[in-house]
Parts: sequence; structure tokens; C-alpha cells
Amino acid sequence: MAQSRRDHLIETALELFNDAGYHATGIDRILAEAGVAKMTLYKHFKSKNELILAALTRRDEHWLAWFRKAVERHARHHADAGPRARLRAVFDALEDWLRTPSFNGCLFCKAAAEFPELNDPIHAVAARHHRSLLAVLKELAEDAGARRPARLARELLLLMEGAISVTQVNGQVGATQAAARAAEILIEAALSPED
Amino acid sequence: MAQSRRDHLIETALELFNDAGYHATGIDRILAEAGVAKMTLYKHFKSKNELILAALTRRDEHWLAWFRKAVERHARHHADAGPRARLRAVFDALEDWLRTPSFNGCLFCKAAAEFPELNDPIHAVAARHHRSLLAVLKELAEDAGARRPARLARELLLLMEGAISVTQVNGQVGATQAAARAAEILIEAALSPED
DNA sequence: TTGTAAATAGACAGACCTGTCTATCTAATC
DNA sequence: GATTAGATAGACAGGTCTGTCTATTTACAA
Repeated sequence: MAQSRRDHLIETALELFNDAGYHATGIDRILAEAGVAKMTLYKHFKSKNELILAALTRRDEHWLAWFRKAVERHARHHADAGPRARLRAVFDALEDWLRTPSFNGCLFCKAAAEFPELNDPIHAVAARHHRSLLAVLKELAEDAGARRPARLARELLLLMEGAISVTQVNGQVGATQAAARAAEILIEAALSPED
Repeated sequence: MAQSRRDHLIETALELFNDAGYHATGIDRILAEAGVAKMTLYKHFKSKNELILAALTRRDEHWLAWFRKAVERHARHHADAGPRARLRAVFDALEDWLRTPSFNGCLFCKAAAEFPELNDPIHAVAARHHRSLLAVLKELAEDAGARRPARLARELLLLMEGAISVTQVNGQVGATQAAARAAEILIEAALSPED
């Protein structure tokens, strides 16, 4: 019960942070939306920043788990079902997310922007999220047999983040197609035997 | 004189918005930093949002002008001085910017994030900036003789925005190298005669 | 020197913010 | 039914925010 309220606060906060940003979302708004009293929030979290931190930590875990599953799911539906397909499926998964009606940019990029100090714990969680995503991509690149998996992973991360950013700024999803096309070429280049 | 104060307010505001974001930067802070009285600000701008709008409009013009020049300058120092060199010089120019000590992410991406409504004039300026940058890239791609210049431009924009985002989040510039490498491959693919 | 226009400092209103407190209510257990 | 722990509403303090106002000072021109 106590845990359920804590969870509910985190979920509600994530929605509102996604919609309006961190500074622009007041505690009172979160409480009203969640239907929870203020003291309950401050029993579970020391401060608003602690709530932000907990919300981002959860988001990090949940998003990465979702992403892995989405990649696997799309990979199974590809013509060739090998590890190369999983690499391509990255951008199918990305497109799923960007097409979500509630998509409003990357919560971690926004956190890093609103809390610019590198040693701020909130900024640190954002940086950690990027590293985790990079690790997932590297793993996929290794499985696919890329000659330089770390390099390919970095390149794919750039395309992903670029697509996220462009989609959020201009409000339409066209960017993913370009990202997928570019990724196709980079993957091909990284998998072909010659340099 | 009146114009000089207006300019000074805009410059100061841009610095502070860059450092701390829009919502987190108060009017009083801008005034203190600029050494200007509050009434002077409200004589030149109807509201804080009008100041943000004016600042972003100026930033749009100035940044694009700087970027064009930086690309030309780097292109001249390349081995081959053709239009292909200008395309590659895009990422040299980008790296110059990302290495600037004051770099703290893209002011337009941050504006789009903090003012998420698509029809908000501030968000609209951010979207316009992206379109302008895309146009510059497309022009470079056309001059270089790319078969599908619009597509190449979109791909390069993704790499640029990805590098900007990643650099801001993890606080180190390594991303540009990966972006430049990836761009090299995409440019080659777009310029080669066969598909 | 006098007049004028602009910029100044700083008070102020009204709204909002975070975080604390108290007093009431609810729900489950003995 | 009585007790107890947790959640509630809502007031509150102290701070910050935007935007307005006034009274003073500066700077420049006649």
C-alpha cells in the first residue's frame, strides 16, 4: 500500500515531467494529479529533486527493458532473423516510441538540460542512461559480428539521439526514416569484411 | 544607446539561458548581470517570453552565419578544396562549437523542451532554426553533387543533433569523431554513382 | 544654467514555489 | 467497540518569480 502510493507518485511525476519539464512542474500539480497528500510525498521522498531522481532511475530501467524487448520483437518479424536483423530492429523500436502520442522528447536529455551541472545527481543519472543505451547497442553490434562494435554503437547512438531531438523539435516523426536509412549504410559498412 | 542596451540585454540573456535554462533564469538575474534597470527591460520587451523570443531570433541568425563561415574556413584547409570538402567541413565546424568552453547544449533544443507546445512562438523559432540548418546542409549537399541532397542533408542533421545531444549529456566531446566518421561514410554513399 | 528625456534604484502586488506543521479522518487490527 | 498507524486537507512560513509603479538621478541639449 505504501509502496503503491510511492509508485503512483513516480508514475504521475514522470508523465508531468514529460509533458512540461522539471522546473515547470510544481509539486502541487503532481499531488493533485496523483490524488495524494503532500505529507505522503515528503514521507517517501526527501525533496522534489529526490522524486525526480527516483523517477528517472525507474524510467531508466523501464525504458531499457522495453527497448530490448521491442528490438527482439521487431527482429523476429524481419526477413533474415539473424543478429543483423536485431541491429536494424533498433530503429523500428525507436520509431514505435517516437510515434507514441505521449512522446515529448527524451526525459534524460531534458533532465541534463535543466540540471546542467555535471556533478548534479540528476544530470549523472541522465549520463548513466546514455551509457547503458550505448552498452545495449554495443552488445547488439558484437552479436552481429561488427568489426568495431563500440564504434558502430556510438554511431547508432548518434542517429538515435538525433532522431529523438529532431522529432521533438519539429513535432513530426519523419526523422526516423532518415535515421534508419543512414543506419542501414553504417551497419553494412561495419559488417562488410573489407574496410 | 537605446539599441545598445537592448542588445546588451539580449546577449546577457543568451549567456544565462545557455548556462541555466529558460525557466531557471530569472529576470532579476539577467538585470543584475547586465547592469540594467528593470524598467529598461520592460521598455524594450513586453515580457520575459518576448525577450526569450528576441534572443533566440538573434541567436538563430548569428549562429547560422558563424556556422557557414566556419564551414568555409575548414573547407579551405582540406586537402581537396571541392564542394565535397565543404560537406566534410561541417563536422569540423561542429567540433569547434562543441569544444567551446561555454558550450552547454543547443539553445533551440532546450527551448523546444522547456516550451513544448508546438504553437508556442518560442517553440516555433526552434523549429524554424532546424529547418534553416537543414537548408544549409541541403545546399552543401547539392553543391557537392549528391544524388539525393535532401536525404543526405537530413542524415547529416541527425548526426549533428545527435553529437550535440550526446556531448551535452555526458560532458565530453568524443561524439564528434564518431559523427564525422559516420558522415564520411554517408557522404561517400550519397556521392558514389551507383546506388 | 536650465529643461528634457532616459535610465536608475527600489518598493510593491500578486502569484507561485518548496517544504513543514497540525488537526482530522479512515481503515485495519486487537 | 477501542486502539493505532497512515493518509488526508489545508494552513502556513519563507522564498522566488514576473511585472508595475514611483521617485530620484544621470546625461545631454538648448
